[in-house]
Amino acid sequence: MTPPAPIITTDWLSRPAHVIAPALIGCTLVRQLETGQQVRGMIVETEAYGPDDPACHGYRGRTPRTQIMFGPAGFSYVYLIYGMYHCFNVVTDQTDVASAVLVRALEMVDPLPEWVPAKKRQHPHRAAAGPGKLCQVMNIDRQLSDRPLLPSESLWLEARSPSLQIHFDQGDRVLVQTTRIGLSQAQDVPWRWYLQGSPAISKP
DNA sequence: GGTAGGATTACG
DNA sequence: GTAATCCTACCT
Repeated sequence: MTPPAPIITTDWLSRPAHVIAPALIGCTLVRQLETGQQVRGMIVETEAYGPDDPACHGYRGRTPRTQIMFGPAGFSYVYLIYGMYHCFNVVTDQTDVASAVLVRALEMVDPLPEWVPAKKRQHPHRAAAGPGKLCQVMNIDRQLSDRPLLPSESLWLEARSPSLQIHFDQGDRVLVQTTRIGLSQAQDVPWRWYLQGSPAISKP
């Protein structure tokens, strides 16, 4: 019997995004369905966005959308991009510090939920390879934005298994640090992390 | 009130 | 390479 993984708390997330982003690799995102079923995926790719970061939505100050990033750690920040996809972020750091981690890819562990189209089921390990695809698989949209990441909200994070060894240079899985994807500003900031060799990496 | 551009994706 | 599609932020 393996003990249940601890739920990740606000305290743990109240550190800078560039610290949390690599620490979330190997952790699990869990979605509770009304049927009682749970959809789980291991986080394998993240990006950090912080204050003084021109690529961060909160960089130009508070707006109705970005104020979530200034709020306390442990809340969800979900936004619509290109009119058709959602991106899921975990708010990090102290209150009043604009900061979040974008979760870019999951390795799905359980059977995929029934709303995933048959075409995507053909490659289950790629079903959540990308921030938009991840939100489709987990049924995340803006209704789930600005909510605490807790089981009571049907969406939460669980800690990495102690048996999973992730290191920058060695171990079961190698952690790679590189630059972020799709930006027009701060393209050289190396705040993207991913698990080397994961089939779910959105852009290897 | 108008509009440029976007932390994306799938298809050709 | 490029279309799809709509919200946000910023301008007048």
